[in-house]
Amino acid sequence: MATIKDVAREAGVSVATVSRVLNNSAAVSESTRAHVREVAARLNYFPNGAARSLSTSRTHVIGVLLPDLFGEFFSEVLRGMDSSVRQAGFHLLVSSSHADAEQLLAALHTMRGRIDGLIVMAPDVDARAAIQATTTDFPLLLIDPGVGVEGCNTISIANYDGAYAVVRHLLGLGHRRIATIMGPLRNIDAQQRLAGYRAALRDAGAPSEPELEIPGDFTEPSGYEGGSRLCALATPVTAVFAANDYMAIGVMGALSDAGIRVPEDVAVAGFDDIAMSRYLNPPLTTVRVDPFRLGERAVGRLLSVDRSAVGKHWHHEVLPTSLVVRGSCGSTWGGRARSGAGPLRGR
Amino acid sequence: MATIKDVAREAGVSVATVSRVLNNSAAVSESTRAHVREVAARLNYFPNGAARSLSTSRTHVIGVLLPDLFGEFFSEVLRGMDSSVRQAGFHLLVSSSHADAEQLLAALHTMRGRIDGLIVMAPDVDARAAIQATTTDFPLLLIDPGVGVEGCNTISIANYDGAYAVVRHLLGLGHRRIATIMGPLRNIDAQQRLAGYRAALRDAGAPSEPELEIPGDFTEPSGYEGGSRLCALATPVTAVFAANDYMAIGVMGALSDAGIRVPEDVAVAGFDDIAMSRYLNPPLTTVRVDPFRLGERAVGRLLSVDRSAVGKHWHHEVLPTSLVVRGSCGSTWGGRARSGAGPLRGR
DNA sequence: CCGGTCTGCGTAATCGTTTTCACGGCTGGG
DNA sequence: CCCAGCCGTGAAAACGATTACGCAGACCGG
Repeated sequence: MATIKDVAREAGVSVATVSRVLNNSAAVSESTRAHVREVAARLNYFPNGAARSLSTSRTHVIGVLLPDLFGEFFSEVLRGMDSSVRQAGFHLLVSSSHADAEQLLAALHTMRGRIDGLIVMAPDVDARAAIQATTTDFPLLLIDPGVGVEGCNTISIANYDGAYAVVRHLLGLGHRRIATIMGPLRNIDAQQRLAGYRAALRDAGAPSEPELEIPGDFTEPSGYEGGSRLCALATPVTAVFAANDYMAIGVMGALSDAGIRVPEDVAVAGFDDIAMSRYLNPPLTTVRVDPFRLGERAVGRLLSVDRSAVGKHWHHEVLPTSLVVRGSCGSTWGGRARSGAGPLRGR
Repeated sequence: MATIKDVAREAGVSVATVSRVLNNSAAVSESTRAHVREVAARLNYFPNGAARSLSTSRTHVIGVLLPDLFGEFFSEVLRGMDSSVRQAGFHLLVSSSHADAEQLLAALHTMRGRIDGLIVMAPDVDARAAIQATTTDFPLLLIDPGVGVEGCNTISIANYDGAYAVVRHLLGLGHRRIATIMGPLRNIDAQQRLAGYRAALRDAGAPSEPELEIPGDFTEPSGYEGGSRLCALATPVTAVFAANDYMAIGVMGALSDAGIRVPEDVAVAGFDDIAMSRYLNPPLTTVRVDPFRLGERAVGRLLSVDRSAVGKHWHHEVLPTSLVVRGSCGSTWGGRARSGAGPLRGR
């Protein structure tokens, strides 16, 4: 592989001149400029990224630490990041599936010297603290960190507002006895959605009861399980708010298997507006979050951080959610509902 | 940030010794070893990746060039890659959304000196040729390149076999007049699936007719459109094979809107076995491909390549597909079918 | 007691860039 | 005619690691 020295030798100039030409960094006569360009192209020369990084201490790469890659949510976040990042001529260095703080830190350390900034989506609070302490030399942005993160840029989802809105919608339709299938309680999104659910009920003067708050773990089977438990309740409910769409699908399956009709007998709502929600039967009322935008904004924010101001100024941004009313709650059920954010696509 | 020099100075040894301790590379007395470790930990020192790469010309990063990131297919491929890569202590440098050969090459060039190997999923044939020509200094693996790629490692999906199997299944159920909704014809998967469809019909003595081969582009709306065209056919069909699941969903929507029942009036089958296929009503008969495994194998293969043998030995691997029979083709329809590869999960 | 091997460690070259500094030659103003 | 200030260029010092080489001292057999 050709190096800058080969180009310099071949072109009869110094390496400094070659560097200047390739970076448009200083005055070089038009003739040598053209000549160097020609030689570089002929030798098929491209600068070595590692060497360049070492010299400039900039890498044009931003690191991404994710808890996992399951489901279309992360996929969309990543797509948003990639879209944003490539406009700026950057790349994404991705590492996921970090169970604990130790693994997270290990991944972070091997990224040392390879990234200009870091985006972390860590549900684990300890890990976040550790990262925040270690990473003083480049910008850091936390996605969806919950509350109480100071000295650090964050961006999160309006989980509370979204849950509040969808439950209020159910209340508005006349439902009084509304259950929820909760997410895993360690998860910050799950906590906030639960809080929104409770607040909406309280504000309507119909406070939640413990037996209406059914555990779940964001998977479809746990939704099915929760749905089955609902069917066994002494006093039946008329509506269910599942903390995410996958669980809502499970609930609808359980109700269907028990011969209970949706939405005639029980209304169902979810959270996330995943692609398949509008193709269900009936289509699912849910809360839309825009994971693409989340990724896009995260990168945009990170790239705009002044490197010298790391740790001095920070900003917490909240990405709004919006209520999407479809057939599963009974208010607009009229057959095939195709409203949604873009067509299903893949491959 | 502490460098190796700081550690050396603080520990009263040379940088060489520090390096040796941290890499376990040569004989160092137990006492200095312990001392250096202690100092490094105290200064919170971690080696700079760029410098290390420059010195060793190994980066512990592999590059991934993708055409796009839409849909769960790519997300799963990426998850498989990540899972495989982190076992080996590597990271993934991702870049996607490359429309043409020029963009692809540009991304590749900025990766120069940053990666130890490259995985490319490029539907564009020209781009592949260009990459293959440029990239002689590290291992390259092509995903799903179609045919005629010599001198290069590849891994692909048994599209032809899968399509053949699903169409033969429909034939076995007694269907004779079977339509297909094709994918975009530039796409190699689409071509191979079409070929499998045709071969199965031909071998059954019921050759395809042009009016049964309906254009599509792998999106759900194009499937709906295709389904509508099917309804308008003079001689109706009794079965449809959509070249992917998203289009099959569209077809089922169109049939439903036209008052045609699935599977009673028309059988429907798809390809890919995306997560939502088994939650449709009726659940979709389809062909399973395992994108996670694809990503996993791709990385595994790449990491096992002997760097000195690049361009000398190569191997083409084909990942098998399997037929998944569910309700939409009428043979096993009996309510909620939950068979599938793992639960729906996300967040 | 002497030459050889082994152990532990330091010196310095190296990887491929960028960038500072200095140095000629040329220009233009006084 | 002289000198200050460009302009184009090259030499060399970073950047932060790894590693070939060499050099002391310990140890051992003859």
